[in-house]
Amino acid sequence: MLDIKLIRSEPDTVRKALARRGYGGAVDDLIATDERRRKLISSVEDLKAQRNQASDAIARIKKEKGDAAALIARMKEVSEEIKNLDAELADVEKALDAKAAELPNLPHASVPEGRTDADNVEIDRWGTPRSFDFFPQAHWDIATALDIVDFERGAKIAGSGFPLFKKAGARLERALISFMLDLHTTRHGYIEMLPPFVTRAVVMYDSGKLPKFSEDMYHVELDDLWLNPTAEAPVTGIHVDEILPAESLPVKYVAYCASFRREAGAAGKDTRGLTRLHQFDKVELFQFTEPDKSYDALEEMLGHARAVLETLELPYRVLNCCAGDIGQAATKMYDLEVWAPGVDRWLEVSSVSNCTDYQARRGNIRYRPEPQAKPEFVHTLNGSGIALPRTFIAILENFQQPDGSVVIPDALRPYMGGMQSIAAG
RNA sequence: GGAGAGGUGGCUGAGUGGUCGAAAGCGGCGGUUUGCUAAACCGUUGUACGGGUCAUACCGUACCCAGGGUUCGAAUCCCUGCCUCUCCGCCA
Repeated sequence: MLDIKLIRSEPDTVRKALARRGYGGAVDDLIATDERRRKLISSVEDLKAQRNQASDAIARIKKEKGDAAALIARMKEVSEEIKNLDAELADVEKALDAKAAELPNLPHASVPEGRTDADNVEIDRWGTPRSFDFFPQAHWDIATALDIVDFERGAKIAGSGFPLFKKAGARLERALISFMLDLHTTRHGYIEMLPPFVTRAVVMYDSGKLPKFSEDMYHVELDDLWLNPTAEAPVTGIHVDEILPAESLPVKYVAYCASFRREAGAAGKDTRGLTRLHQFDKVELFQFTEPDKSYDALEEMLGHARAVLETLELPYRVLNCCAGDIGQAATKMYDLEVWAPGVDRWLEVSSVSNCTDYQARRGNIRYRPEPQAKPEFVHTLNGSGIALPRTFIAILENFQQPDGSVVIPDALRPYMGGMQSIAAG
């Protein structure tokens, strides 16, 4: 949520920034609605002041056993009018909220121009993609041959997009989760969280997932709960409506959570293998920071996500995402893409975003800069640290051997019971 | 799933239709006293929105879980929802 006061006082700045994301036109409409809202507030509050005065008068008259019938009759009409104006005001505010909720955050000056992910700018590369003296296989072939992922039976259980991990595959998935959590808690100073896998609608709204992405999430109608599309949603909710002690900032959480996505807009895309799933595992980084520290925290968090790939010895690149591609709540976003030689593609395994006060305003998450000072909104940041299935893919494809086996990266071996490679049989 | 209790300011806790934004206590802040600390005493102490101001001041409105309703007037009465707690049942 953007600050309506900012939109009102600096419409040109906001318009220009939003135009970079294709929302520039909405500003004037919003300002006009806000204008109407304030006029209505003014008139309805005048009437309420009248009513309050009259109420006192009536009480006094009755106390002195006087006759207040005439005044009561008059106030009946005033109350009727207040009711009508209140209803009108509620409509206008609803419209204003709906319009404001649609608006994304304002892109930072360092965000490149562009409309789609094709316009994202590569800013760094790490590692050298391995050269193969045999034809590298795609992960679905490797995994099927090793019998560590069963796509058909997963589909039998829950449909396509829900793979069944087996044996060393299941263990590898579990090992990756533990490895990442340990890395971030012991080396990067995060506190571990394991949130509910479902989140209430209000919290989804606070985190910016609703109303915009309702089609992309699974909804449990009977209980009005949403399956998390990312741990970002429940973790944002942890401190909703709280005032955090200034000395506690930055608050840094790392959370494992299964992530569920309907991928409604991606039908037919990446249908093979593990690249695009309806359910996947993810370890998520999250920070609540003071406003003036959030961009430093963004760089730091990017480093934390990179450390996962570097420790696993997986080549990757870093993209500075363009204005059209950054998340709804973000002002700036980096993507990490791991190299997958089997499918011959870069695969996105992490997005690291600074959401500044956008989520904090919706969720009313604040801190007190000084002991007696007014509470201010914190800044929130989130970053995948990192998404699992594509890391799983990268391990299979980068460490595959001519005999079909897969060497396990050193860092994971302790989590695999010392296993050095996954071989068939 | 069954039965019951309850949600009031930073906290504890009064308040069942008319100066109630809300008693009292605790905590916080300012002060008096004090060699210092403590104690005591006095004062003060919520948030949001709108108006107003260079900015304060100030004025108005709303907020006693949320949303509706009754009424001239609701923390207080009615309905719905959410949440918490206790007991029983079931269950990993």
